[in-house]
Amino acid sequence: MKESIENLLDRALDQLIADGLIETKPALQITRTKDAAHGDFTCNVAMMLAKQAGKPPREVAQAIIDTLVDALGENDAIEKVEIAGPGFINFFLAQESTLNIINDILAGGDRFGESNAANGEKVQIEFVSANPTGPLHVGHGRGAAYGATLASLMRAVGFAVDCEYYVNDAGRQMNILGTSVWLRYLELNDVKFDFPINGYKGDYIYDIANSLKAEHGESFVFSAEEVFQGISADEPAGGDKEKHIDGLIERAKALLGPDNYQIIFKAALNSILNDIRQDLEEFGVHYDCWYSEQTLADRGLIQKAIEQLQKAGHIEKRGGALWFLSTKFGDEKDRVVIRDNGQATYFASDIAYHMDKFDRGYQRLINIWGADHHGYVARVKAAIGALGAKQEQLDILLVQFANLYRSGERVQMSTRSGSFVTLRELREEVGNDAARFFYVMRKCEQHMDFDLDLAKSQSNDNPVYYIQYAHARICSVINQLSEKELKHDIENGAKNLNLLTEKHETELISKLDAYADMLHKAAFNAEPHLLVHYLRELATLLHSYYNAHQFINEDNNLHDARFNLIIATRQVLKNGLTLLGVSAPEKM
RNA sequence: GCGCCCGUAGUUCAGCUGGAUAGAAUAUCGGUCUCCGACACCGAAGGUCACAGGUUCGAAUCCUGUCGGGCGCGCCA
Repeated sequence: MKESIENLLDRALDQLIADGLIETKPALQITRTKDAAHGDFTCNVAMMLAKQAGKPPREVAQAIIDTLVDALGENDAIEKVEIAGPGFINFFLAQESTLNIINDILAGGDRFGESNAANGEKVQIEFVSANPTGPLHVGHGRGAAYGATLASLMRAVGFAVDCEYYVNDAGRQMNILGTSVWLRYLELNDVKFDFPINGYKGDYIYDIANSLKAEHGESFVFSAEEVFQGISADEPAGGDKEKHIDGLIERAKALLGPDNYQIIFKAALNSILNDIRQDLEEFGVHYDCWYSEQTLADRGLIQKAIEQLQKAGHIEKRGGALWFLSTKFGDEKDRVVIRDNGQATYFASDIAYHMDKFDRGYQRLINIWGADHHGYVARVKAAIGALGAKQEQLDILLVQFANLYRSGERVQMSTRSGSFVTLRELREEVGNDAARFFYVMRKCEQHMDFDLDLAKSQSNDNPVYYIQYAHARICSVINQLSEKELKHDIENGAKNLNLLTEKHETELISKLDAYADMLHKAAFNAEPHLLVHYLRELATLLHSYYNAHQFINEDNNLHDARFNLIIATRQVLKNGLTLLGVSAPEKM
């Protein structure tokens, strides 16, 4: 519909140019009206042209409409066109043309709303990618819900989306994890010492240590003297906690030997990674690929990436280190990729990782990061620019942290003290549906307050229940049919849609008609919250309609038409909830 | 100090590629169940769009500055 209005106006503007009234055409903006009194669609082009035409906007609008008269006569879908306000051109659609959406929805079923607007363009979305050093917490949850929902939305408009989790299974943090597990294992074997201040202290570390003990007995036991002799003091003893833990890592490797160290390291990694996978799977977040950072080094890709940058002249040696000249690509300072001790930096891995994404055939990348990583945006974009890609091929979306509130009080969290709320705890407390819904309720760059009491309340305050109830309510009405031994004839309903003339009905139909446009916008702008708001509005219209009119009606034609309408509404509610990863229950 | 994000009703948030009277939920107040699920509906009230300039037919929206909040500025990951 929007397209045909656009065509009409485009032809009208051509005519105005031919008449010499204007010289150039601005980009047409045709939008749905907010107020039904303004018709169905509106265009502001007359106001945009007022200046170059040298006439008041309303006169320009009149000139446009005058050239449209013939075309409008032939167009059955548009009932009338009006000039309103400062110079808006408002289009009022004929009832019949919007009624058809009901048939479209019933025919489309679960796939209604989908399109191929993106023509199957291949996209990779990388999200969560939390270090496998502990369970996911509620901060990761927002990225998970947002990424998974964005993937669904983009698939719905025709992108070929792959979801990926980058596993940081290399580097110092992982060694600290492995060493922490080993130390806890020693404790379980009655070795006495002070646990390092910088080690991982969560209960899950004990769990891993316990299974290690069960499987390997005392094979990894050493005395406290062997472990701590010559290690620089920890912070409470007046030393440097970083040096202390690094010393312990080296000691672990030396005492255990590479094979046994790997056994412990892998046990820790696999245990936590499996936990993360299971957690996300239960949350309805699915990945196509779990990409290991370690394999980048193993396959020589870090080397390859740096060589490629070197060949292109973007690497410089300063002191003993290799620097990537990222300032040439918009970064605020150059960055080290190989330290003077020969070790590659984390950033070097990141460069290789993104190079490999392009090598795997993705032309468009989306990274979803926590907002605390915004300082890395410029350098990663610089890197892909230096590798010969366009910076626009990578979108980095930043998700703000969510603050939890319980009983009106902010839930204090800190990783250091280990007092963070895990995603699993959140899911158990409020349920997957509410968690998925609440996380995407707000724009991602907006700080959000997550009200736990509201999320788990089964009341009218809770928007999840409000929408789900609209769906269940329609199911319930349909059940009434068989209980009352009544029927619904879809064919007859389709023939009698023109009986749906109540205000509640036209508003509902108009909202259904807006679904596909909304989906398109939500997907292309990466704004799942638009779908949340849409579903709430749709549910409101349904509830109002329900309270104002009886669907089961003595007039069979009206009865059938109304059932076509509410079944279509149920379908759209279900499709939308499904995209959000929220269930559409038939009873609650 | 520099950089990024944010500031809209008592509260939580939409609206931001400039458009009509700034919307919704919640809280508050008042109504609606002999009727398909009241987990709902109807109504009232609630605003210096942080502040000050600027751009123009028109600014919550764009620009500049100020104030306030969050985050980031390692040869860490």
